[in-house]
Amino acid sequence: MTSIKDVASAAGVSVATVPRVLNDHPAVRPDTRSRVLSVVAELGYRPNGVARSLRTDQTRTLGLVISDVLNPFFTELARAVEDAARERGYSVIIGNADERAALQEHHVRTLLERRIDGLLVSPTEGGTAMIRDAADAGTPMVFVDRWVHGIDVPVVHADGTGAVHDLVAHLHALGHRRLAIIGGPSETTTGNERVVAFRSALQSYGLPLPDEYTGKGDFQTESGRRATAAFLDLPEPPDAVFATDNLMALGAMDELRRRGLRVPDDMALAAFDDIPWFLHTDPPITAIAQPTGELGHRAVQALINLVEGRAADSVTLTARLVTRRSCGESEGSRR
Amino acid sequence: MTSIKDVASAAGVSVATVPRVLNDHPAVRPDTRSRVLSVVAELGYRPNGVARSLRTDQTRTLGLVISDVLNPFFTELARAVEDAARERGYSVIIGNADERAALQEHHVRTLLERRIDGLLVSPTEGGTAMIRDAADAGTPMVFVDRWVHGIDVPVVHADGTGAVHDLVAHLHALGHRRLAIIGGPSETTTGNERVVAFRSALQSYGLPLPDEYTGKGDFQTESGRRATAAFLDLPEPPDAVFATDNLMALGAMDELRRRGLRVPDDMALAAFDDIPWFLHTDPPITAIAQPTGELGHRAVQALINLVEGRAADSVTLTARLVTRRSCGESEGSRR
DNA sequence: CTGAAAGCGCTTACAG
DNA sequence: CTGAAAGCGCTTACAG
Repeated sequence: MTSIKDVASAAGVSVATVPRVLNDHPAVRPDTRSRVLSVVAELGYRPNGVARSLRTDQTRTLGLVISDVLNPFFTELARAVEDAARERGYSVIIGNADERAALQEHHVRTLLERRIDGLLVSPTEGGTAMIRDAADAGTPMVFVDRWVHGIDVPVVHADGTGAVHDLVAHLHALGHRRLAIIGGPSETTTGNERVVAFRSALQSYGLPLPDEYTGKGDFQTESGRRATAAFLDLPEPPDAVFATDNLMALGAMDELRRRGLRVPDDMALAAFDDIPWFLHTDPPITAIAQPTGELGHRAVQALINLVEGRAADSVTLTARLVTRRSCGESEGSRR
Repeated sequence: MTSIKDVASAAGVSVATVPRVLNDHPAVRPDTRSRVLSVVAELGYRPNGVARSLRTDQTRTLGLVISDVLNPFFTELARAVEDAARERGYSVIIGNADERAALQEHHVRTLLERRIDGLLVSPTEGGTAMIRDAADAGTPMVFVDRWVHGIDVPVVHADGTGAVHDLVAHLHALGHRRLAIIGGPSETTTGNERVVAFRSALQSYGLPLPDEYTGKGDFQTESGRRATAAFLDLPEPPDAVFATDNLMALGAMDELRRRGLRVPDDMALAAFDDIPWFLHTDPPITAIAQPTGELGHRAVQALINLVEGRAADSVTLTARLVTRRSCGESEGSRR
């Protein structure tokens, strides 16, 4: 690979001059500058970012550890994060934890060894020790969507409490009384929060949330299928199911279809996280939409503030209900 | 950040000894080893990968430039690539070109400056100069899914010709005679290949493929919607549309729905790339499935061969038709 | 405006 | 079995 030395000698300048022209240092004579530039073009010189990072102690890179790339919510989030970071001159390296603690640790370790300038994490269940160490060691860090209690870093997330209440009101108005939920891992904040909101909403309608109606999922398709199967095997199955993410909703549909059951006639279905396909499923699915893009932007903003030595606050945005036909009647307002 | 020097002095050894124990060099006395190890743990020392990379001239990192993260096909591909790479001790950095030439160039440049050991690319339309330079300069490189003519690097892709013929046979058997296609950018190999296969299949049934039935898409949702709208505005609209990727199929459904039209009664629909949601759309969508996971694995294998100085061949896998109800009658065999 | 020189944190061939 | 030393490719404070 051609290095700064090759450029310097070919241009007849010292190695100190090359970065000066490349990094737009003001004090360079115009003809020196153009001489260097033409040699750079001719040799196809491309600065070595590794060497630069070692020297400057910054990589201009952010790490993003998400719980599951195959989940469209996280894909959209990752995309927003990358866009926002790039606008500010940062790259992002994505680690996919696949909802597995060990994989999360692996990615955090790798990212730390790579000396990323800051870390954005949507923590998965368990495997939190390394994150905690990094935070303690002062690594700039921001949680997005999910967080870990007791680690004091800014959290950027969307509060779904209101939307969950709206959903329960919607289901209740359509006559559903036996409402069930498929939650995420209980250690997960979003897993918890959504279940808590659902329970409290039910309470305000005088409805119970029995244990058998509280499915244990892990945010992946198969767990949604399993939880739905368990519901259907109950002596008295629920008449409505709320899947707390879109993959578990997919699993629920898989199981309903397998049994030849119909939504919403045999069972109403709603999901947390809205995705484009929900408009075209049979029937279109009522969902709670997060402001995913803004979540990504705000998280990057907070993290870069930290990286560049400024303060950063937590941000709470709001999720909203989008009603469609999967809970019954009334084609919903889509705003 | 604590460095090798801190560890060395705390353990009372030279800096040369620290990497020896960390990198499992055989010749280290057991008590030296354990002394170093305990200091490492105590100080929470984490080797600086940037420094190591500069010294060893390898980053153990692969770059992956894909055309669109929001396309589930590429997400699945990226996931398979990361899995395969991790198994072999490599990390991967993903760049999302978003089907934009300039963004592709940006990511390739960034990846090259970062000195990734090899590059996996699914090139988007245009913006190919930098890829060509990199290939000429000897950067280990493999194309996956799409490729660029005239750049001599291995290509790992799935051939869809047979499946497209099967699709046309399926449509023909169901009585469709006015078949249209929404293609990708014509400079794109997959964009071309799929249109060519479609045209040749039509020919074998004595069917024409008029220009008005050849929609110009860019593999993104909106272009699928636009092409479908153009078809429907024709004096004689097609009775079947083949979208050459899943996002354009989504766009087609958006437009059909907007006009209150039904699939397959008003128009049959099929897509290249199968995704889990196609099973639950209204109606379930007939699609051509690629062996996405294997594509990713084989591409990584080829690239690592190149990186490690071995030879690497191109690989051609086979896509297959999965019939569902979106082209009419006959709930299909799903194998 | 430009050069000489130190140093970022590692790895590794060479001695001993 | 272990240390001293060179060097990877940059950046930048210091001279001039």
